[in-house]
Amino acid sequence: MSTQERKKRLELLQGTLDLLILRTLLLGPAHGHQVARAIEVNSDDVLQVEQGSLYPALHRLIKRGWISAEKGVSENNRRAMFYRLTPKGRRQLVAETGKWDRFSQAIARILRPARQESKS
Amino acid sequence: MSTQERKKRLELLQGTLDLLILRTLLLGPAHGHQVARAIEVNSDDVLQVEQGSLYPALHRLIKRGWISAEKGVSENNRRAMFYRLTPKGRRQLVAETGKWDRFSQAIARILRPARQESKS
DNA sequence: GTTCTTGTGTAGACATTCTAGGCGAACAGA
DNA sequence: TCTGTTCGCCTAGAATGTCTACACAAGAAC
Repeated sequence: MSTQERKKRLELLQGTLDLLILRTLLLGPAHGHQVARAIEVNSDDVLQVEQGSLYPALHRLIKRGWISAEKGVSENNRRAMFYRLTPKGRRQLVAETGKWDRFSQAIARILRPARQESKS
Repeated sequence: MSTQERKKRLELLQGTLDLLILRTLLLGPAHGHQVARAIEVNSDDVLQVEQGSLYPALHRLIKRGWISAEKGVSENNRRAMFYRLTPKGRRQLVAETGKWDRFSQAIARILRPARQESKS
């Protein structure tokens, strides 16, 4: 039963992944798998981070100087890249968070228009 | 001063435009310009709808059967296409709205993690 | 020494938005 | 009339970012 596990394209809205990664790394350095898992767990499994989205995103953030990478060893004794927020990344996180807030509030205004308050 | 009016790409997150259009048409039929203006005004000018995004989106929605189009005349006595929500579009609006709610709440949980409430 | 698991990574398809135009018709002013 | 402006619709191609579907290396399990 319930084989309607049909994968939906575009689980994530474009542009939000950067924000999610930056915010996750604010809690401390982590490797790729950890980042993906943290996002999934902290969103109560609503947000799924595919590997094919994750790594390109991480490389993108490195190129922009928002995070740095460093080789290390994981909890399971495997080689892993540890990613860390840079000062520039912190500033970017603040900017992106504000942008998200403004954006989502704007959508909310459309979805639930305020009354035309012609108060008295 | 302040010529930093630099246009930012991707003012809209991918996928949200369909939702905005459907919701706007819930208020009644409208032509393209009206839809775009309504979204801009109702979002307090946070959301800008470019023509190059608007019309492809409208055609997309028609193709999916979520809206219908009909020739008419605008307030200014110009030829215009009037778009109207179909029953299928209404159902889609409900679905998309729920999807948006779940999504934005998930993002919110990431941005502002809930306390680990080990409430005694 | 296979097999499973962990973790990183890429190529190509895909969907959507944006830039930057073009077009026809109604209107306004001379 | 004819010239320029506004209204409204439309499209081609670039840009961006996500997803699917792989490949691969190395430690763990047996």
